[in-house]
Amino acid sequence: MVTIADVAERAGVSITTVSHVLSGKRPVARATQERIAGIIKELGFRPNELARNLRMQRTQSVALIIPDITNPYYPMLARGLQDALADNRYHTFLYNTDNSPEQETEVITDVLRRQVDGIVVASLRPIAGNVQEFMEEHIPFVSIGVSVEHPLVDQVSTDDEEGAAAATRYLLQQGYRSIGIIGGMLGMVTSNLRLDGYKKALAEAGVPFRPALFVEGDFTRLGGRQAMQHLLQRSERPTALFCANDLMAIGALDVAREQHIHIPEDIAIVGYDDIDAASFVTPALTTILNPAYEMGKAAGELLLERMQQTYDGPRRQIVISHQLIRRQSA
Amino acid sequence: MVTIADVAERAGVSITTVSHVLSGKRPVARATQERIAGIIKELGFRPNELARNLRMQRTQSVALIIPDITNPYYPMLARGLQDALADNRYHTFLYNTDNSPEQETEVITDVLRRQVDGIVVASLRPIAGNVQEFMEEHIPFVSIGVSVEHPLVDQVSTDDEEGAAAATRYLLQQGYRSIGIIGGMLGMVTSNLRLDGYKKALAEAGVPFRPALFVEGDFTRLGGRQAMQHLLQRSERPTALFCANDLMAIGALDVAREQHIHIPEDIAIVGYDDIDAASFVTPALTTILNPAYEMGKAAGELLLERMQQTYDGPRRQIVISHQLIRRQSA
DNA sequence: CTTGACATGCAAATCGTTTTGGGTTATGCT
DNA sequence: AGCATAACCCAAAACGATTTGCATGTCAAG
Repeated sequence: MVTIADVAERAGVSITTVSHVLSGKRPVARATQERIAGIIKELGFRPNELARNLRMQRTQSVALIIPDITNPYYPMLARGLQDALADNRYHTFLYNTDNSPEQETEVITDVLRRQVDGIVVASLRPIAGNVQEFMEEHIPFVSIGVSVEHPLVDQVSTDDEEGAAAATRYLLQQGYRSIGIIGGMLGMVTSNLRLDGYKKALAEAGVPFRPALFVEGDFTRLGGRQAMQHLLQRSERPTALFCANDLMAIGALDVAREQHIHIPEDIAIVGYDDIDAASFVTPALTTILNPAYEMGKAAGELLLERMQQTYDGPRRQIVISHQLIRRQSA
Repeated sequence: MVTIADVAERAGVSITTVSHVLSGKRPVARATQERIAGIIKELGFRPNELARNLRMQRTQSVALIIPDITNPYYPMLARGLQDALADNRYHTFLYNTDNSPEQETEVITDVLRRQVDGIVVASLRPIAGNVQEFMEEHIPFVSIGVSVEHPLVDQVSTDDEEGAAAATRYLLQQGYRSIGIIGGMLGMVTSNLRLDGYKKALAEAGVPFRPALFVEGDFTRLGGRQAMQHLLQRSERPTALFCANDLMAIGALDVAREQHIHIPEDIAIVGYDDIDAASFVTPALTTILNPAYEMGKAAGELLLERMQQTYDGPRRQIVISHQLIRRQSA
């Protein structure tokens, strides 16, 4: 490996001088500059960032910690974050936790050892581990989706409750009164919020909530199938259906197709998330856009401000709005 | 920040001793061990990996360089790679190049400065920049999809030509003789291979290749739509169609639906890649599975062997097989 | 009592940078 | 000429770990 010392020696100057032509922090004679630049090229000198980072006490890198990059929601989020950071030459470590609290804490302590400049974690449940302990390092930290009880942890989330309410209101406006819901696992933050929104919209319209129209799903396509089958076996069949995510809505669509139930004529369906598949499916799914890219980007911006010390006040909470995407299924 | 020196001082021993209890490289008295362990916990000491990496001349990190994590093919690849590496505690940097050669070389030099232990790049076209120069560092490097002319660069790819041939043969076996093709951008490695495979299968069956049945697409859904429209306007309408990727096949499906052309009765369609959407669409798409996860995993394994010096021979080339996924569209 | 082996711990060099407090010249001004 | 100022460069101290050669103490065997 060719080091700055090699360059200095070859140029007959001190290490300091080479460093200065590299950083421009102090003036260096024009001639020296050019000579050194030439030698750097000739030797193929590549500054060792490790040494640099150690000395400068920053790494220009952040950690993105998510459940699973394979879940179609996260690539967009990742891209949003990276786009926000790339301009400022931050590099990104990617970690999958598979939604396991143990992995989550392990990863977090790992990245702290690595001295990343910032951390963003997207989690489905309250963040594991002793956040207080992590935060004693005062490291910029933003949480996506779930809230963290710490005065310095910024947060970005969507208005899931409002989104679910909007979906439900949309169905109500079309005159439906018997509106079923396939929810997510009870206890998960997102599931609860979306269920709450549904109930809220119902209440606004003076339509009573009917437990018989609720089925708990698990956010998978298969779970959606099963939930739909249960729902159809019950005595009262809804005329419209809100699914707490698109995958379950697609599962419901599968069942409908098999049982020759026409969508939206027999049952109108609206999903949540607006994953790619929502537009691929027939009938194309009416759904609520969950702005993953925007969230990632917002997270990146919050992080940047803290990393560059242009902000160091108390925690901020950014809420990115949902958006109703009208397609054929409702 | 609490350093190893703080721990040592508090314990009344030397830095060396603390380091030894941490690494176990030399024996330390049981009592001392426990005392130090206690102090480490008490102080919340987290070894600084930066310093460690600098000293040890390795970072336990690799760079994954891809065109765009948002493209549904890459998350799987990323996950495969990470799963292969995670067991050995390697961390992953993620980079998107947006398929730009400039970005690609910039990223590569960046990660070399960062002293990553290994690099894997998936590119759509021959890797940009002077690979020879990168490689003078002898850094483990694996290329996914495209070949790199360097004796030390390992490579993993799919048998795209065979896959395309298999798709075409499948249609031929079903008796189709007028088989169209919507290809990718000419010049891209993948496009060429898939076109070649199509031609090859045709030739085997003694069916002449007809330029009138070929349209160039661009691997997008919209491109697929347009290509399909062109194809349908031509004098000879094919009875079957091979699309060089699923997105274009889905675009073709869109057009068919609009024009009330029944799939597969009027035209049988087979795609390529088996992205998630292929199973969402109606009729579900018959396609060739492009084993992204397996490729990432294989890449990870090749890299590992080189990083851990369990292999240091000449370049290896691993080819992961395609697989025909029969669904409704053909 | 000597000797060797082992257990235990330390000091100092090292990894490759950045940064700071000078030291020399050359230059401009009075 | 005298003197401040600027331009240019250097030596050495960080940053926080690992590693190596050596010193000391203890104990059992001869």
